[in-house]
Amino acid sequence: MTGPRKDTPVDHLAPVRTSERITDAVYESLRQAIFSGALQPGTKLSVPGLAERLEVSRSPVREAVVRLTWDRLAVEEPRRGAVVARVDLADLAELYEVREVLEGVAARLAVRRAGPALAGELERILRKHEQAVALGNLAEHTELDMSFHSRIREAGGNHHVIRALDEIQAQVRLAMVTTTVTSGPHSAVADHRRIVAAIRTGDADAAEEAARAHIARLKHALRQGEAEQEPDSADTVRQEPG
Amino acid sequence: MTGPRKDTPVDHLAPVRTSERITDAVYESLRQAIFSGALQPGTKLSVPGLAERLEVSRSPVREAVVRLTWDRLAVEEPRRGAVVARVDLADLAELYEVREVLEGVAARLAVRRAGPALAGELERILRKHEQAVALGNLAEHTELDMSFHSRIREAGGNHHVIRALDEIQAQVRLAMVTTTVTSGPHSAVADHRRIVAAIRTGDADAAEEAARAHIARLKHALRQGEAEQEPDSADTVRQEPG
DNA sequence: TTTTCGCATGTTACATGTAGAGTGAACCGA
DNA sequence: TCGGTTCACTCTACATGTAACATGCGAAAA
Repeated sequence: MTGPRKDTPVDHLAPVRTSERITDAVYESLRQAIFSGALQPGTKLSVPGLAERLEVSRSPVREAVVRLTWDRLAVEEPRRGAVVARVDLADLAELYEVREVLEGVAARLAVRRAGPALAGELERILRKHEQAVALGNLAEHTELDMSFHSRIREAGGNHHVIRALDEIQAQVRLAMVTTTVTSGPHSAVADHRRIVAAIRTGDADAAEEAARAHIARLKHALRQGEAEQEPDSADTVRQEPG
Repeated sequence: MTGPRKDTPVDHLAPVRTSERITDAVYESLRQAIFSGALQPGTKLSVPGLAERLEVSRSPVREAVVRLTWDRLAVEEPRRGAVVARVDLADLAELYEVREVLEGVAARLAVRRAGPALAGELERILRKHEQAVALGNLAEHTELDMSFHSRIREAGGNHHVIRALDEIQAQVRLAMVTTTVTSGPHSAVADHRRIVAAIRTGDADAAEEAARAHIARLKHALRQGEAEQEPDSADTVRQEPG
């Protein structure tokens, strides 16, 4: 997976440590800052300002900001600069329309390439996942939920599917800065279990269908404008004013 | 000029378009050069070289090259520069796996949003298309084929679907520089006709299925390593050595 | 008061300078 | 003949300079 170690608390927007290319480090830094909420949606991404804060020149910052706009984590107007993107419920609904079919094809390809052997690995993630949900650990739930889907698309091995879903996942993470969009950890785990079951039997059609149904359920929850409430969680759809 | 009245805005002055950036022009220029074959796959994209040839400084060229990298028309290795991407049959097969479901969802959304009204417009394209095919006009065939699909995804209105399919279309165009991949203009027209028929009835499921089947057929032709030959065309799958 | 103008400030987009990595051809020793 | 080294050259990645443009605010005008 990607991302820095999580055991050391990270001050996003601290001076950047040059790993390989400064551009890459700046890009990673800004990305994390956006996901963590340190850079809220709507925040202006001033190249000179960020360059000074990160103690690098404007060139790598400029390139990193441009890359963020490719990812749709920032939006840019010519000669007016870039701001951190805002992903609202309507955007998410649109996104999930695509995600539905992509997760479906990812599951199909995963069965074709990795076969039922993948089921064991997913089972391990799933067990940790349901444990986290049982303990009400929201952050861990999110993490393992993403890992589950990530593992499936990696197993499928199709570069374009992986790329598209990575991008969608980034959008969803960004949406979570201003909106809580889970339709209930318990339902997620149940859906995941069905996907694993289909993969275990080696039935590609069933796997595709289960994966699609999972996202379709989330999509419908979004469309109703509210998520399914569960007794042990306060999750709901909460959209903040723009 | 005296003070204009505020309730009647001056209407012969449209907002001036501010987007005359050199970067955009360079990007467009390189893109066309790649599609036309003037910049063959594998060609090194030297920033200083291109800057001199295009008579601009290196900055906008650098940014344009990075953009090409982002939409996979070029591939870049850190500190080694970028070269024009090469899309071979294996890449195309992978691509079509995604394209299949995306064209499907695009058709579904098009029916939902535009309804049967869209069918008339597609019919117009289709008629020109079959005329071009009848005359053996290959370039026109390609153009109208792309227009057909483009119109459907635009009608669907999902930004992410549009973007993903635009990117895929660019890859296909790039592949055509070294490979002829059409599985026969006549079959394409026939498939398109089925899609239009489904859209005309307003049956979203049928439209999705017809669009998926269309791409699935192309995918299978690719996988066999050869396209269906037609009497009036010399189209085949011809992969040049790398 | 309301609108307009002028100024100050900040930013983008592009141009250009440069250290050091990457590359290839000539050269060398075996 | 052939593997290795040198060296000249090119390019990338980053730093920095600057003109044109955007923007916010206070003063002047209506």
